[in-house]
Amino acid sequence: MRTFALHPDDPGPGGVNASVSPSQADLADAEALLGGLNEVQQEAARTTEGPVMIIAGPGSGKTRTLTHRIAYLIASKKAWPSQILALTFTNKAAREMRTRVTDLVGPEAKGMWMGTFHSVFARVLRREADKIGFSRDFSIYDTDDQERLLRELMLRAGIDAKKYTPRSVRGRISGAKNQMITPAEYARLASDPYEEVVARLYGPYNDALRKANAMDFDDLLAWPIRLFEQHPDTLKAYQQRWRYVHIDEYQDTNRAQYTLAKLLAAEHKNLCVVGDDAQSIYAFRGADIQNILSFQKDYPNATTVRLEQNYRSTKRIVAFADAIIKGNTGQLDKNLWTDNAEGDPVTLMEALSERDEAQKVERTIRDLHIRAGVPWRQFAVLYRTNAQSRSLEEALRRGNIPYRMVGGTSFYQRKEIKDALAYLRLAVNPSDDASLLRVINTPTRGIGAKTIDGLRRYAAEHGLSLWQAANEPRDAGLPNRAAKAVEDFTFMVSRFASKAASSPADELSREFIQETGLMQSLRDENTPESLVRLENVHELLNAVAEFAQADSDNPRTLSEFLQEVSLVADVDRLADDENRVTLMTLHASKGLEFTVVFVTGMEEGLFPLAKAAQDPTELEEERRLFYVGATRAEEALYLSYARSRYRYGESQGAVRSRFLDELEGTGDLLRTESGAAFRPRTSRFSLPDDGAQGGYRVEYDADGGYSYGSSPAQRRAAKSGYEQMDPHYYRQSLRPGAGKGAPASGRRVEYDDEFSQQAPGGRVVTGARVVHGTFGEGKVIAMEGSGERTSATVHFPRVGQKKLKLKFAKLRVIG
DNA sequence: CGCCGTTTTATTTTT
DNA sequence: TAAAACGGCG
Repeated sequence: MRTFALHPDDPGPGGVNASVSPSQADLADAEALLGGLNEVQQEAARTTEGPVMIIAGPGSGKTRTLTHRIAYLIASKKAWPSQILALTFTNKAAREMRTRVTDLVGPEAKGMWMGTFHSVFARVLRREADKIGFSRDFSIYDTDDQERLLRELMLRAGIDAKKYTPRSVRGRISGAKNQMITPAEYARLASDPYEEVVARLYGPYNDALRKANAMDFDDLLAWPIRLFEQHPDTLKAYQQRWRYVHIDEYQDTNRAQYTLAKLLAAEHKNLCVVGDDAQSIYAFRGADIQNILSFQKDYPNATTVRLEQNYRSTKRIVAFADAIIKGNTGQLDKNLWTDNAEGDPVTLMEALSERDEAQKVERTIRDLHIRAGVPWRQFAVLYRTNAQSRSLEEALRRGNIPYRMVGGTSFYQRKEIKDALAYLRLAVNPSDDASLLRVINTPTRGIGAKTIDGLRRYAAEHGLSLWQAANEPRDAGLPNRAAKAVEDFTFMVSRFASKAASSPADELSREFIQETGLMQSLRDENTPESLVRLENVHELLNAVAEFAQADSDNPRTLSEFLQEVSLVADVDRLADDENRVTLMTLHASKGLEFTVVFVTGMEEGLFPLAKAAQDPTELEEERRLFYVGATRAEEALYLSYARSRYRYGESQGAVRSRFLDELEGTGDLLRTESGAAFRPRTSRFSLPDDGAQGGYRVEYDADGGYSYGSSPAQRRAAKSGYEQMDPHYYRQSLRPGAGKGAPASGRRVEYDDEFSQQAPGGRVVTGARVVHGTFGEGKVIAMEGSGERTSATVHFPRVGQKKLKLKFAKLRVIG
């Protein structure tokens, strides 16, 4: 009978440092656990000394391998469960891994630390909060809260929030934090007016967070690093505790995560990372693909194992995915193969409109469900942007097909839920300014903009938090009526704040939310929507109760609940027991698999997004996203695009994605609905018959621009496609008379007046080629504003992108 | 201060 | 299109 640690924090005799030594019998036991793995996977699981990198293609059983490796460690007594740390990409993945390991080695394995970087280090910070001057009840700020706080700071600093939006400032600060750039460094590096403004806000923003006893997502990684730097003894303790560190989806780690991994593994050097560079899709969030590419440089004695056998998909799907990723350069060497059946070709569906596309998806799902008996839960419909979900939802609802949606306006993103959560956070942490601002007048209680302004001024003058200012409304010089309203508010919050630590979480929440009038105001509104919202608030309160009572011996606090829900991703909430079709973004689909997968919206400007198409690096990331989507499918993969799609409430023509036309050698891999073999490039873009066969490769020109095609022949071919196609083509309305009642004479329809402007030589519209006096020739990549304020973003091969006001810039249109 | 009608503006992806 | 921001009035 094996014995393992009974308590997460006490791994058996001797405490955290307890050494464990395998006996022959233990090793034999452990070995037996590897039976279900193939040889390469076994090798990966068995290599437990030193750094290990597992390069794992999609569907190669990497989670399975990691699970067995951890079970192996425990069974062989190389480590106590609590000496194992596993960092996954989603909490769901962690949950599943924990369950599987527990299945393998028994319930004693519970003490493993598993979760996302963010949730694991939030837990660490909770324990060590006092060391860095926080209280353990710190709030966790999402993007909304961050922007609210920034807006506040910009107001105080007199910065124009129109020109420098809190959203983009937030993005820049987040980027800086991910790169571990301090406010001082940032200020030093700032090289343009925009960065100067960000530099002015970055420091105060951090100070404000600290004053509010709050952390943003990036802080959850940045603070542990600072903690470890300032307290080497603390670092040492964690280094010794975690004898084995595992990181899944390593290709999606950022600089801070990389640093944390390095710090933690410094003692035992048992760092095992798993990932696939071809599936790196989070660069926009600071993920650095370099982390996995240079793992061997960072850890010269690392063992590298490649899992190249795919267990998930048919031969055709694997080959198709391979054809996708071939469009990229510089992937790690991998040779994916599978023993699975040949399978059916991938099907490409063309639709007239997004509605039509959704209908085709719906019909196909129904058909496969009825004729092939595929259960609803085995279907996934993927898309690039959340906005696309609407038409799909409508079609499924019309067809009475049960579905669930991941992301979008998920439960914890809804206004009423965020409001309720803000109240609860305020009870736990009254200095939380962002939460206070959110709810001080929700529902309305006579505290308007002017009153808040007064509090803000008073707080700034005396260096107080808004909460502190709100506690002295009369000193703040508020008129009687307003002061009374503020007093009522602070009195109510204080009453619950004083009980927050002692009362049971569910009871406190219920009473508090009741008291705030939030529910009453929804009830009074009495519209179908408001009643749904009311129901949502009830559901939240139930969730609190469920959380608090999950462990009856050890009821969890409201503060823990709040921190946990801030870190729940949408996929985490994906319940597997529901038999429904899944709708989600391509990003959210990572790590999942379905029998039948639809990748919708395969259109230029959408997938790849217009902005990404301008930049080779971003374009490659989009391509990897396509790769991720395609490799979710086990047996059938459908791609679809619509020839027109609503954008800004107007129907716009669309061209199918270059990702389709660049595919090579897909003869028997890709078919149209009718069963005909797919022919890259339609007649509209038909090529001169010069034998150019290749797909479009994005390449840098000597002048820093880029173009499609590598040989002159290919270049010419490509030009006849995207480069030289009618730049206005995709602006046409396919519905004659749509928009402004423009006459539909032939193919060329009037262009959208709002975004274009007359100039010598023609109209300036997106896609047009123009000449500028100083910058030379360039291409319009975006238009914005109207009338006098119309401006064009133009890409000049020599000088890069410039945003020009048409009123001033003299542009001549040449094509 | 708060309501309501009108105008403007925005669409990546997310822990 | 739809959500947010704006502006005028009671």
